[in-house]
Amino acid sequence: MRKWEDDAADVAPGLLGSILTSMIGGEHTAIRVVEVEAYQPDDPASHSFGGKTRRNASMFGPPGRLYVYRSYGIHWCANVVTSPEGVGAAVLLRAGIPIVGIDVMRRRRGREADLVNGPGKLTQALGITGLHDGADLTGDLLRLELDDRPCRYETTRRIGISKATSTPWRFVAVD
DNA sequence: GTCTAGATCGCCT
DNA sequence: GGCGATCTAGACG
Repeated sequence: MRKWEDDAADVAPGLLGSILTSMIGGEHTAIRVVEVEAYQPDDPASHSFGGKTRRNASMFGPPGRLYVYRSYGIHWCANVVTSPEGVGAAVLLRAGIPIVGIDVMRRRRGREADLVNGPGKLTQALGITGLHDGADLTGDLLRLELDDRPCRYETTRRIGISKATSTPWRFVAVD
């Protein structure tokens, strides 16, 4: 098991290829993570920039937990907290490949395709909502299994933000 | 108390 | 490829 406490930009590529399992609602679903973005404490695009608040509290550790927030009033976005307590760093889970419970994901998503190819879609397919903010990722409800084998990936600029757009902290797995 | 921007998605042309 | 939907935290008065 890799350490959580490292730099988010350092940990992020290590999350590629890992398996995220959800037992939310008593239904078993799992995906392979193929796209992530790192957000750092000193990063203007990060929610933790400017200090701890009620919304981003779970982003300030302890590590190995989930930070969930609502985006554009409609979608949920899930992050893996990577920082020790008191520090705000996390890795946004942007996309994955369905592994287990594809029929469940289709039902939750209300469509056949495009099940987990975006942050909001990922949370919907796995049943993740604001209720799971702060959830332990080594627990029974949610579990993130890291893949020991190194994964080939590309590094690009982040998407959908208006600040620090040139920082190359988006990581996409390549086959 | 009121205002505003936002780490997006899905439908429309 | 463009645009409207829809809600919450944070900033300001």
